[in-house]
Amino acid sequence: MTERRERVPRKQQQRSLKTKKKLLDAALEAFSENGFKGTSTRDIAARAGVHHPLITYHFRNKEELWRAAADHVFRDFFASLRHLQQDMATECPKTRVAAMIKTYVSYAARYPAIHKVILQEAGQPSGRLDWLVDNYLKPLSDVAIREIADLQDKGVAPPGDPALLFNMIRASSGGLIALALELKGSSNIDLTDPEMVESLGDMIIRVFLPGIPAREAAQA
Amino acid sequence: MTERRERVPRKQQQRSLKTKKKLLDAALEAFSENGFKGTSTRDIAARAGVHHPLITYHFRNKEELWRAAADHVFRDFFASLRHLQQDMATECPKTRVAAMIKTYVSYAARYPAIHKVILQEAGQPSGRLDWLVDNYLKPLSDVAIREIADLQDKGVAPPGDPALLFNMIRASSGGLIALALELKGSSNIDLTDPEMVESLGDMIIRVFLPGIPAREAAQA
DNA sequence: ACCGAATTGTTCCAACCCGGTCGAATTGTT
DNA sequence: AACAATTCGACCGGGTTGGAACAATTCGGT
Repeated sequence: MTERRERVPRKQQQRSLKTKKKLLDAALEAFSENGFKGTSTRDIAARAGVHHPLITYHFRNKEELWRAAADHVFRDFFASLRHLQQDMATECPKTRVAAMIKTYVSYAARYPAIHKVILQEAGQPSGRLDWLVDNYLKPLSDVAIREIADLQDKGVAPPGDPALLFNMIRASSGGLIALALELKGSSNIDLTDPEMVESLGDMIIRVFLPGIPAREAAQA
Repeated sequence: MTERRERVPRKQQQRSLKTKKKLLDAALEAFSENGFKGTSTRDIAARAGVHHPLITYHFRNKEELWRAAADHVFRDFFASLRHLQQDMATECPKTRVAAMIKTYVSYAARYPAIHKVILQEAGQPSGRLDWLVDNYLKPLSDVAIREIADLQDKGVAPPGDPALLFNMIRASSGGLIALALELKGSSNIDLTDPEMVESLGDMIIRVFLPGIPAREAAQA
């Protein structure tokens, strides 16, 4: 009987999962700062406080580590979005989209890498960029554009190409946060201050969703 | 007499100036794609179609090349801005700011590096970022914020921190263009198409300067 | 308590690329 | 022709790269 149990894997995950997580976080940070090419596995290991051959052990190589790290943030963020969608299912479209924007802004403030990594890869064509687009960015864009077009019909969002509008919102949130260090010096904006992040979110909603939903407006 | 002429320099600048320009352009492109650390002088020389020791000859080293390249674009862009200011001196504020935005959008479309370089340096503190801020970004921010605050008083721009508004405009223009490669795949937006760039500029003005100047409004 | 797999630590490598130097050749100006 | 400005080609010492190999340790299952 016991000889049939060859397949059962060990557990032994406490330590392992921890270092894996540390590596993922460190990798994301490093890749977002210096790009894929500009980041060394040794740098990542150092940030994680771990010996660098562990990268080869837990992930096969640098490329797979990148993919795992990217997958980590995006999967997590998408999960937040889905939960929000459920909670907001009954709300009016403007409120729902506004909540999504707020979610993204605060998420990007905590993990600036979610935007920076895209920026790094958008610098030049790469399989990694294609992967990001196919797995996360295109799907997100598709639903967001529908949502925004709807808000335009209702007179909440300004007219024009909804795809452009969506990406302007992205750039105003993530793109601004990616410039945090510069904004501190050039415009005295401190995006490490939660209040400032809050008011950035408010401003984005005020600017991009200035109207009042048609139905509510009609009722008034 | 002739022995006093030790100081007279030769001419010989045609070729030299050309390779210098080629190096500056190539350097800017490379630095904006891979960051300072991630860019090698050999890569720059290759892009310029030039042998890499010429970098040491024309500029002292990599760092000085970066500074010269950055100075090149920003000085040029600031010159465009100044000329625009002169031409638009008599126009109403909204028209003037709208023209400035259009100028920036089309400039960033032609030289995406003007935004990308900032993004790269904003990744982590560096003397280069400080240099950018002190020499160009802070001065620009100062005048732009005044201009925008004025438009807010006139009811043209939405209320809120003018500094935030200014940088949202920057991010919506330069930041979007920095994502060009991604936008093509995720949202089918082709920012190499001049028409698309044009409509991006229009959209930015429509979104960020939606009001009608108080004076003209009163006359109507 | 102990076995053995899972994980981590140590060491090393061969290759490559780095920024920069140097002297010889070439070019263009005078 | 003379001579300086520029370009070329070869080269350097050094540092870093991603990855492999193997020993040491940890720890879950029994």
